[in-house]
Amino acid sequence: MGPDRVFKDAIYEQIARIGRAVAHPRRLELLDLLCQGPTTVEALARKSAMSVGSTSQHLQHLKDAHLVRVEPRGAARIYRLTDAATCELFRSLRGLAEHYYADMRAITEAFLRDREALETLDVATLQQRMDQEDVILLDVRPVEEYAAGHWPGAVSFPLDTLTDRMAELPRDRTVVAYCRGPYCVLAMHAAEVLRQHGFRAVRLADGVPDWRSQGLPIAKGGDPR
Amino acid sequence: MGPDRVFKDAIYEQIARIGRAVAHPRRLELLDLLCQGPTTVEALARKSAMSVGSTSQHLQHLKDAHLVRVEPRGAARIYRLTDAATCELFRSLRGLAEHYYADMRAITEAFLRDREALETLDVATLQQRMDQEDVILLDVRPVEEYAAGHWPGAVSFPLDTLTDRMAELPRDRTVVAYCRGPYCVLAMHAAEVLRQHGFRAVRLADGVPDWRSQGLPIAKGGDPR
DNA sequence: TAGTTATTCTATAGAACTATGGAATAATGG
DNA sequence: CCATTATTCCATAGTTCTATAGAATAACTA
Repeated sequence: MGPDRVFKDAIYEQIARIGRAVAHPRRLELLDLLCQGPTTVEALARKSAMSVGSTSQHLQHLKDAHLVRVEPRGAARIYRLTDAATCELFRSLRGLAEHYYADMRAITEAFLRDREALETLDVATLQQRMDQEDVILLDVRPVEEYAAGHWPGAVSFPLDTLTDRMAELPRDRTVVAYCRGPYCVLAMHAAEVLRQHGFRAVRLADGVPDWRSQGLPIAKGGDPR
Repeated sequence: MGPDRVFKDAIYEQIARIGRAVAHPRRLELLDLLCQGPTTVEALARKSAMSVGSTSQHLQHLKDAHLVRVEPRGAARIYRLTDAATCELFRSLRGLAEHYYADMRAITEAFLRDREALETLDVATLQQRMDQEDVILLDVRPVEEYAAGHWPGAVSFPLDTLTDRMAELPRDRTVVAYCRGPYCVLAMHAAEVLRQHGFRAVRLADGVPDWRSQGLPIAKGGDPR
């Protein structure tokens, strides 16, 4: 094998490191979750319904490929994406899948149809209606994800507190719920439950990583209320 | 397993189809070659030093992932990238590898150092010097890649004809050679050989896909001479 | 210091992927 | 219609990857 081939093999092997890292659905799910902000192995395992061991192992793969980095915080370790490029990689792969595979649309539409929650808002319409004050925007992700970054003006309203706190919500305005992004089920379920209780509720398909990618402003920190 | 998980698994599985397609160095090499233009299995096998069977099999993977499409031309089949997004995917992964892995740079520099061909031109400098007419630009890829798209004004000068046609080249101008892109060895070897014969020769790191991605004009068809 | 918690490491079995060579297929040319 | 050319299909053996459960580690806490 000549030096040319050794060189080419070495180069393509480097590129393939990234490919292998994103070749497994569970690791893609972890990247998706990490786009929402830094977090622990335990939280990732819980949110992705994986065992802690398996989650840790997948995170090692991602770390070996330099897609995530880790730093200790007390006894725990905080995992985070290496930089914005990692989140863009995930978004770009997701976009390509939407572009190439009709299945992506079909799967989502079937899921939404089952929950009578097909109505989905886009960001432009939302901004317009936010200005008119006839909507209230709920961030239905867990609080720590809200704290790591949220739509300015959105109220933290985690899905698992929705039933208890429903009395807080106005019945004369449209309730818009968002979560992690177009394939996250939290906002879909929130809209479904709210509709069943007589609210005007829709979900917003995009999430913080999408807005960040578009250069829109993102608020950080706790719920101001 | 609830319907949420079924849904999530289905979505991430779709995205992972792309990941798996780009998880193997040989398939990345095929994508790189296909960025130069449509071609046959046999040509891809030759250029990548793979067996035809193995090449065909990898192309099936890429086709299953919708990254390439195929159409018959006589007895042969012409493979091509599905669309520009596929080439951008490859370029984006290559860019991330450059971004994340110092090895990429180290590997390339070591290879170039061995051939005393470290000097590399960028596109801006090239355009400037092209205007001043003190350079001649050679496209050292195989003719069919030149025909599929080349820098306007570049002369088709395939590497394997270089020694025979060297007399055609001017000794009072700088000879700039380009090929498929930053990790293609053709231009490196061309510059090396030309220097050994006393020419002022440098390589241009970028290639047609890079210029196309930047929106620069690309000429098509045969060599006008 | 001992116990607790969070995480990684290790071993293993099973699944998925890859390379190879030869047979099968399909279109073309004489 | 046969031979040729180009490619895919198939079976196989070898390799790599994944999930799992339990042991090991390392940092806090009482």
